Amino acid sequence: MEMNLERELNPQQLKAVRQTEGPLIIFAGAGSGKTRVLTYRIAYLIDLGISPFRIMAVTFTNRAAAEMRERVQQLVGRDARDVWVSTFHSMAVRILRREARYIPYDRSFIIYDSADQMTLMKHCIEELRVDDRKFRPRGVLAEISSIKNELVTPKEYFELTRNVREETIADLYSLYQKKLLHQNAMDFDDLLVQAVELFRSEPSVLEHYQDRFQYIMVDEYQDTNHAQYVLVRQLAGGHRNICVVGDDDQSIYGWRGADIRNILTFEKDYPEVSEIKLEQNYRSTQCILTVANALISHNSGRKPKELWTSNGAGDPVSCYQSLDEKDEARFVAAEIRKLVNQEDATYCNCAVFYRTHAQSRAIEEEFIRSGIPYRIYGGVRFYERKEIKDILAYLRLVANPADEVSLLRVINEPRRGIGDVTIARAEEAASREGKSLAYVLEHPEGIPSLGKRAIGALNGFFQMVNNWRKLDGAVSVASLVERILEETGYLSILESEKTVEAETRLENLKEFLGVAEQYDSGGIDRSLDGFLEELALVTDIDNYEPGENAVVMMTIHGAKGMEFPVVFLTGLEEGLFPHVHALGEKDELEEERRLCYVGITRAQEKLYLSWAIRRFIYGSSEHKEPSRFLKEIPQEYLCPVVYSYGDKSGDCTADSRDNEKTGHAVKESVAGNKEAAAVTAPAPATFKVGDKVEHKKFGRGVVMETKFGPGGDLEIYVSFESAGFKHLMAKYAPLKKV
DNA sequence: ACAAGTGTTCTTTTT
DNA sequence: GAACACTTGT
Repeated sequence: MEMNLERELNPQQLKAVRQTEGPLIIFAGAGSGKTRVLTYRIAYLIDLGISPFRIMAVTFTNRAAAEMRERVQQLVGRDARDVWVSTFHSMAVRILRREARYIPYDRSFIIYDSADQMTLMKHCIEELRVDDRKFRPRGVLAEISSIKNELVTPKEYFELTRNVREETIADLYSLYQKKLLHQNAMDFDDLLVQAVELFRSEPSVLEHYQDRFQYIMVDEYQDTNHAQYVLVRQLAGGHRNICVVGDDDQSIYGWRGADIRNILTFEKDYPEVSEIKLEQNYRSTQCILTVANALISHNSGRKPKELWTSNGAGDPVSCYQSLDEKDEARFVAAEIRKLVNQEDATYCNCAVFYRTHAQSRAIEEEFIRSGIPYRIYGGVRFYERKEIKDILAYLRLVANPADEVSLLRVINEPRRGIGDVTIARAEEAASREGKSLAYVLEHPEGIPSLGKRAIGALNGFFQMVNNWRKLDGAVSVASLVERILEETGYLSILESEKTVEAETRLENLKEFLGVAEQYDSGGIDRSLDGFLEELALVTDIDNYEPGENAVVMMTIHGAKGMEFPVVFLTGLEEGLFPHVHALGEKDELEEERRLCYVGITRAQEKLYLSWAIRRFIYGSSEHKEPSRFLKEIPQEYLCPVVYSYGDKSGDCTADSRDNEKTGHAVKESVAGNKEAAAVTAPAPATFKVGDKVEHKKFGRGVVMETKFGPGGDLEIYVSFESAGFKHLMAKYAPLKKV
């Protein structure tokens, strides 16, 4: 392996790579080459002769893990496969399955997502006859989650309760855990809690892992919660070669239990720690960094540091005051078009960030109107769609007969005559006889006062399910999916509906089938359990495809760890960003400020900040004040933008004026805008139904449908051989006829 | 048992 | 505004 470390790294980075022994904390400012350091460090260790088996790197997101794995592989080749690079959660799952004999759950435990948790908690609230107005599933789950993140068991929590409310929470917590265990299911928090508990109760198991992992690295350390912190401390307890990388200014998951003190007090836990600061930024222009530094300096209790760059000043940061969210969207769209047409930007160079998903709508509508290709990440997620959750529930029920949440979800979906009354009677019988609900339902003859129809329906249902269970292992996951969809009538019911909604659902199911096929072809041991596990830990943001030529839209949380040449940070208004919820608390306000800082520091070359005087939100139009974050940035660093309409087709352009201290600019109209006139779209290729086409990324496919969209542009629906069904804009898609 | 209609509530971020 | 829960009618 040839690595010229001196040439590839700056002195601080080099030091961080070479300091392999003992605890090390790296304060890595945004864009300071943190991933570079981590990957080179792993490569360097392997180069020193350390076995890749003995190196572990932990990240927060699958995306970060995948990126790191890939980059390590580029450096060291196939040795990279033996390094444990994973998220906290997948690492925990891996250990828990391997050591399942020591934990109270069966090896094949399943992972409940937030919707499953919600369902389960509703059952708990019902069962305990708790006032469901005072105790909403959402809130209760949030409280329980933070209790769990503090590694407090139901029993311990009960000792700590100081009022009736907390006692009720304790009861619910206890019941909730009991039900989870009963159904052989863990929620996300349990994965961490159980791993810690395993290591506490089985010192020999812990010793094994401590011994094995000679070098441990943790990314985004500022986002660790207490459970994760303890887990890391346990694992690193042997060799103490623990390297954590983080930036206290980028801690944005406090609401999820992340404890910023973990990074600030690392020195206390490891007195022999070395500390390295990475302050040189390789990502952004100085103008962008100046704004970022100015903003974040308003936070207290941070490690003092200041980012700098040798990238040059760059363009000033623009600030646009819009009339409302539609105007803001038009501005963003117009500016993107200008950049794409006049400068060498591409759509995928541009990203639009917002505080809440709800804000994406206005921007999306404008993008559709003006034919700008875009892709929204997060929001209503693929795996949270009803039809996807349904088929997943079927699969989970096949894999795990004890999974009551899944059972209840699909037992009458599609409708087969097993209604609430039947379920209620079964529940009654189950608790009376001390049997599980699943068992009672499968043997309905024992339930008193149940009609013949219901018994028949139940028997039919379980016959189907048991049939699939026999197939499990014998056939591929994809064909199991197909059979379930057909035999339940799920497909035919959707097909007969003939509504747009049903269409979309069918498309989604087709896409899901594609996911299953992809899994099936992925190698050996393609079990259903493995498939479900893979899906349990993915999120849509993980599916970010950098190659796709579309503007990226996402929340700022989703943008962490990414970078884009052009960034629009929208909705900078009091009550929205910072969010109302954070206005009172100082800590929360500082977290919002860090969030804003994260957004700003994603930008490489151009940064636009925007806000709206009025915004349509929660069903009504509200007057808004500019965000305090805008005011905290010295006005001379911001360049107000004047935005002028061209003709009504939406062609327009934005002008930046140098540092006019006029506050925010006023919209003005310019007739016969030259720039706008110069902007003409390339002659759109024509496609018709049945055309065979080839897409740069998706490969070969057939045009299934064509139509003209609201902007008058040709939109086509293509069914690709491998990539499935896609909706494309003929104008922009890298598509040609074959 | 189910569909349609009515009322109600709550609006953040996600492994 | 929209998702959700609850009620009523068939």
